[in-house]
Amino acid sequence: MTNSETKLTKKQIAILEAATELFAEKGYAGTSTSEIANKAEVAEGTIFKHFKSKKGLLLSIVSPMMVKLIAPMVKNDMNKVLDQDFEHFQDFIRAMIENRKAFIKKNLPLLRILIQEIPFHPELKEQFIEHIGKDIFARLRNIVEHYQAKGQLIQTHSDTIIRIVASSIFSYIIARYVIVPDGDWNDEEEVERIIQVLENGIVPRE
Amino acid sequence: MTNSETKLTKKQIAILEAATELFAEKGYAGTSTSEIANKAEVAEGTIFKHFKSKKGLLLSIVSPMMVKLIAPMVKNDMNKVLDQDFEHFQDFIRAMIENRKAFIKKNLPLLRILIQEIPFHPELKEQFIEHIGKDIFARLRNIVEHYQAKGQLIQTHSDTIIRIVASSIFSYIIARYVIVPDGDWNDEEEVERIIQVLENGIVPRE
Amino acid sequence: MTNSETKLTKKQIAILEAATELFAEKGYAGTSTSEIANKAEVAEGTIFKHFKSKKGLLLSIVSPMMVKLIAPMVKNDMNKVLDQDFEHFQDFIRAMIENRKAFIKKNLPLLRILIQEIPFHPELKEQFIEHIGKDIFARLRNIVEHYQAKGQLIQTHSDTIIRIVASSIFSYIIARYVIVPDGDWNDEEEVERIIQVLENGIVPRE
Amino acid sequence: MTNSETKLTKKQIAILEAATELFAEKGYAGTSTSEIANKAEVAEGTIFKHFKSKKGLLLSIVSPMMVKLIAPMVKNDMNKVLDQDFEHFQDFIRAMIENRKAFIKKNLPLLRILIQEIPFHPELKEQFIEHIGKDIFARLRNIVEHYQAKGQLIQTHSDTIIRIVASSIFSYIIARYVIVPDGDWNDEEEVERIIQVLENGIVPRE
DNA sequence: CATGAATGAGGCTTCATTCAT
DNA sequence: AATGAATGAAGCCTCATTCAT
Repeated sequence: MTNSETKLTKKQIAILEAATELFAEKGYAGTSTSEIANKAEVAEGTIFKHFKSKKGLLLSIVSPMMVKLIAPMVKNDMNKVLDQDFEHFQDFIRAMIENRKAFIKKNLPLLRILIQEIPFHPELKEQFIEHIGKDIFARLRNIVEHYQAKGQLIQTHSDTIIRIVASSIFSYIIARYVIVPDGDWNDEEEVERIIQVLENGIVPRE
Repeated sequence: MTNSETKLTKKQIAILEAATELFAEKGYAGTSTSEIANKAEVAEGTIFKHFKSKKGLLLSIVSPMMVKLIAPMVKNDMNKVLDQDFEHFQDFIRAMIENRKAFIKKNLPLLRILIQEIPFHPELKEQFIEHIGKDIFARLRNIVEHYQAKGQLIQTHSDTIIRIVASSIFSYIIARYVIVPDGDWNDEEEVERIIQVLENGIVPRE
Repeated sequence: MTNSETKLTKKQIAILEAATELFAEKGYAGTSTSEIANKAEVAEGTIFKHFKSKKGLLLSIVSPMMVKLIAPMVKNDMNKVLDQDFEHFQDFIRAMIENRKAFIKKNLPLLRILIQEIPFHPELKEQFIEHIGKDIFARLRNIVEHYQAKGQLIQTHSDTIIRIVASSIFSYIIARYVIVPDGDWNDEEEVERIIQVLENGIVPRE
Repeated sequence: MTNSETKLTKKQIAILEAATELFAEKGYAGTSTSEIANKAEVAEGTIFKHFKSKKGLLLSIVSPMMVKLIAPMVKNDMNKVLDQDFEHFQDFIRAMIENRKAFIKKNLPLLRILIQEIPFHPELKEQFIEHIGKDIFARLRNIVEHYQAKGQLIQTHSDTIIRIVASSIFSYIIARYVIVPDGDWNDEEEVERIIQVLENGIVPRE
């Protein structure tokens, strides 16, 4: 039940938090280790004692978050779907958005780092493809095919449905939190509308 | 008489092209001016003769592209819509995606720079909001309301429809070109599917 | 408990000394930070760890010297004058020149920097006016008026006397150390002659 | 009767004037050739067509001024002294200050450059010593000895008298125009006072 | 564990100077 | 004679990283 953070000392946590905030705000390349040390109230050398290099620090931030991002999906969703906890596909989507929301709000800076830095770091890209691209995708494919078999989704290549649904959600998240974070969003309604459109779009008409 | 690029010398073009490629590949902060000079086969000093600073170079790359990105929309679309060149809303969307495709393919690196760097540069953010956020949004609102009046779009707040459609398209572009550029995409079909879903989602059922 | 320099590390002192010598020899603008690093046998980066910028280095050299230049005057002279340690004005002048001589000889390069760079650096000008122009001038005015009251100085506007005396001394210093430093000066006699002329000039004839 | 400036083209004059102003304001090392070109409204290359290098430009500014500075002394003073135009030494000094005043006011920037840059340029130093240090000094020595022979100056080493007088005048000029140019000077009175003190100081009491 | 002084490579930018036009 | 684009060396400064304490 203990998780990997248990081993972290106070200073390590301070460093990780400072780095997360700064990387999110100014980008990885735009942030200096001395800024991080400053904000974490730690000596410059301390950073390198715990994280071999600046890149190592980035990975220490991003890698665990990728795991966390997909953890609930891996553990719960699949079972709930098979156990018929979600009778309709839209129930599944709604649940997925809802239970990720708190996480996303809390981990916004982490998400921004992930999105911004993936293109520039092969290691990250690899991890991302490995975890999200393959693992998650396989699970989602099972789920989609499950609902298709039940006649609740139109018969198209499952990948396409996944992409459309995922991208609709993802675009909302990016727009909401990265592109126009200062707009006056009514999140509940927006989510409802997205789901409505998706439902109209991918649920067969009887 | 042709266009504004006519005034650029060979070296200036070489610098802009090299910078565009490198910024797209390694990010603005991750690219050094000496790398740019190298790739452009130009002395480093030459860069600063033509562009006040590294930031100035970035703006010289990104600003014109924002204008170009929206130019066709400003000039043509509205008239075509009013002239009934597009009888149905989906015709309008399809046309919009189609005629931007060539541009997007050609200006992929530029788009990546735009997307990646906007969060870190207030000037860019401002320009973006000014051009895309205000100008374009107003036009799109007119178009949506035009089709709503014709009974071709469901009656929701027009902003929401715009956001859903735009984000679906935008998410496709991001996924296609930024997140998974190396996937094996069948662009025509993907676009068709997006349009299909959008049509199902936002066109009222008779 | 000794003095403020106690806090300086060896490298900081080496940097300050190298910079002082070079600034005096080639001027502030004519000296590069890499030259300073070289002469101080220190990495160039080390300079900027200790002094925010090249300008900061200049100020770290010049500011304390301004204080030191006037310190003895502030502490001792006034009391000695009032205590009648100097019965005649010329005694006062002689003492003032004498007790500054060691300091001047030792801090010649510093003085040269001060004189050469003041016109180009508003901060220096300000400090100079603040310390020398206001503080010292007020004290000198008191002293002059003190001797005028005793009938030992001609009755002219005290500012004028100060200026004439100070400029005679100052001109000697400039001539001696800046304009013709390589001439064969007999300092004792020169000082005696200056004092003689001043005495003849500003002491009333009985 | 034509002087060396006759050969100068408009552009050359513009360059010299711009350079003079800028060198005086920011120092030689602190002024860039492009700034000069800018201010002179001339292409950068043009400067180097006319003045081989930046240093050449400096010399073209300073050398002629040294000649001009001493010209009147060379031509007139000596004769006037011998012709008894100035019966007393103080008449000579007064005339010297007076007839240099217009020149100094007009050529203030040039003087500042001369004073500031001499220490950093061996060529200038050499010229200065050659012209002022030797030529002028020899003349002045003659003059002083002339008045000493007439019993109008105290019997001290003539060099000393020259230095004291010159430095008193020089210090006034420096103070007036370099150190405290913004003070509210009453030039006539100040000059009168200087002369008075000098007279008291170096004219024997009968 | 933690520090922070020290490093030297490298970043952005400016400079004096050249040369084809 | 005049231009100004082009250069590359050099300038100031920041960076990630190391190491003695």
